[in-house]
Amino acid sequence: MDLSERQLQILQAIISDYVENAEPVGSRSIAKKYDLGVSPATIRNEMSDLEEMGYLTHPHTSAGRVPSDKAYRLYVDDLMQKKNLSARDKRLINDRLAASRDEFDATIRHAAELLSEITHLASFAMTPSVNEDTIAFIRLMPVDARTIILMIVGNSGNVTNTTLRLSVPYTQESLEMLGKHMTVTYKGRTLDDALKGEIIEDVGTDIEALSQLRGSVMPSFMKTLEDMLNVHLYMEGMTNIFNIPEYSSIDRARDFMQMFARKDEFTRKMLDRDEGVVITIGDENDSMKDCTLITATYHVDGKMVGKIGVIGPTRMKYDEVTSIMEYLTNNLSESFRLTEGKDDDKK
Amino acid sequence: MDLSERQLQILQAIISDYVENAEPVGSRSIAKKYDLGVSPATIRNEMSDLEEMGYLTHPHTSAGRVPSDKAYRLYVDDLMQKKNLSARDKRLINDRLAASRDEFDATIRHAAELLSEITHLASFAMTPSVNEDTIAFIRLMPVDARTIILMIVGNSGNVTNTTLRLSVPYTQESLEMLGKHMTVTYKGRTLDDALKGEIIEDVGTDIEALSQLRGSVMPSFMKTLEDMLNVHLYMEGMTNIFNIPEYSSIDRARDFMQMFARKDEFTRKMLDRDEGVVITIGDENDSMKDCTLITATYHVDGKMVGKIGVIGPTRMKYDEVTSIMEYLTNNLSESFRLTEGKDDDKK
DNA sequence: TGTTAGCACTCACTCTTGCAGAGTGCTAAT
DNA sequence: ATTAGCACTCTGCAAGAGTGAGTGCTAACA
Repeated sequence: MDLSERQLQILQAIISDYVENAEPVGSRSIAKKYDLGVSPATIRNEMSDLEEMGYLTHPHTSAGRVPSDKAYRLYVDDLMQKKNLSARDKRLINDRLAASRDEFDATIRHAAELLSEITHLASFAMTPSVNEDTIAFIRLMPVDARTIILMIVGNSGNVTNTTLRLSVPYTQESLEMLGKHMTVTYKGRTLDDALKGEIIEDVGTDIEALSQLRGSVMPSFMKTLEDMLNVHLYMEGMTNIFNIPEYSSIDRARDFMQMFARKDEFTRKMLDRDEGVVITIGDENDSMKDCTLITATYHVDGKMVGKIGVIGPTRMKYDEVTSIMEYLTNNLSESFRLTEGKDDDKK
Repeated sequence: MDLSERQLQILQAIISDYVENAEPVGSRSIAKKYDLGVSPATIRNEMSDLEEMGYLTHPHTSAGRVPSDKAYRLYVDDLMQKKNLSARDKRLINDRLAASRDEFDATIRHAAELLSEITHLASFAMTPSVNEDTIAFIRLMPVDARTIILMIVGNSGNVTNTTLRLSVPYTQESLEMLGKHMTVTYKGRTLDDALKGEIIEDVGTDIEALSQLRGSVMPSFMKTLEDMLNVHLYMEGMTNIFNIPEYSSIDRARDFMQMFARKDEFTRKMLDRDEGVVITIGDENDSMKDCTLITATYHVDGKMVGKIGVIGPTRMKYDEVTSIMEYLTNNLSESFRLTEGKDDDKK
């Protein structure tokens, strides 16, 4: 049931042509453009067989053939050859990422931008989830009579703060004491653990004022932990899909945009995907059944894993897109390896 | 050249009908639905006059009439009557805003959400620009051997921090010294002033190490100031426009979405608008000539001004939308007056 | 003098028909 | 096994006819 050499050639030709022109491709044009040494009639016969095997479909009787999801899958797994990035694209990526090297989130955002600029598809990039990050210290600082700042610093350099307004008065000393006590309590625990674990009731002191202060601070503490744990999602080039024939119907476009508007749901789905370059084509996706989704992972500090991705029609230039994504993730991992432990604030 | 009472009635009827059904309205249907006590023929004569005066247009000879931008302007200025919000909407607004009262940015985001949920239009909300905010203090804190946190606190409680990686070693004392020195230098200056003003070269000490440290910190300081000055823009319900007949063409929809994708440009334009409820209809806008844009302002702490807005087709329910926006901005101003000086971190 | 009824006219929209073009599927010849 | 040839199918486009909604004008009316 394997495909013959010639069938593979024809299939590849059809995919190339269709990816290029977005129109069903007929036997005659294949015979003309790709020098296979056979006549259109022969190609027709092969195409008929390929269709029977599920690699091609037929919008209607007298239209040309269109590759099926199965065909793209075969192409991606066996036929596709790595493409080399143009020097121009490489330089673009290097320059842009270098420009924001010392601001973590900005770098990630730029990665998403680059991805959509170069591929002309919709793209996104996510910061790593820091569930595994551990708490380094917690500090409370006075701002004015009733306002203080709560700051949580993770060992990866991840910092988040919240301003909170207290209903009880405080003293500089009590703030320091509580901060130190919280640090002692939570130091070394993962954010996840700190958030989900039982709340330590023991303030380590009997001083009533401190206990009250603690009561005011804890809810914000938890909320801030939650905030630190949130993955940041940057999306770019969503409007690119309007230029793709597949999405020229308003309904399609709407569905597409709405999927992205639900950021939380989208983030969750993306986090579930495996590491490395993962391609899911058409029906292989549980939603967006007419899209291809490609994700790739980068590493921060060797362990934390972030993701970038592109979304487009199944009809896309798989070879180019995957090459770009590999280059980009390598570049990202590289910069985050050197500046290990680096992470800017959560703006 | 003033309009007669009857002409106003007819104009109002046409607007109501068109806003409701999005289809050109004819003389007969007006005569039937609105009890004006005159025949279609009379209405036709009046419509003809109204058209001559520029209040109505005519897609083609045998279509009904459509209100012009000028008609909406008249309606908004003179004819429109305040609508009372439904108890349901009021409750929705109160509840949702109350839920996030202690997180400034979250409240603003919720305001945008509410606006799009209730009006079914595209909406946005911006945090106030804090150009006028003054620096309260600056602090530098150690994280690890090469990493420190720079924190700038404004007098409005606005806090931003950045983690930065130093190329030179530091000591705890030098950090404290520099922090204090910077605080002395910048305290009381507005963010804008601090950012644009000349950089104070004098470190107030001759110690070489401190001067070097300062050299590493200043660029991040500037960048962080810039970040604090940035207005945060939250957009919601962009996909709502897909449900509006005016935007059922893919080109229109694309233009619309692209305008929002350019956030910086959009923000700048919105900042230029006056305070209070401002309505610009169709051609009155310099871009989006077929949209109506309504903005309204809320106040934080009495002085800082933030904006919310909706964007939709010129054919919208002006009375309802403005009522909702007034209610919402009053509510926002109210909560930010009570919790004056409150502002969460810049997550 | 303002209002109305009546009627011709216009235009968008829809449905049908016809036609050209692209492509297939089958058959018979090579 | 491959190919040429031909009938067949289906889409897309354009032209033409019919329909319906709505206007504009005129003449009659109160």
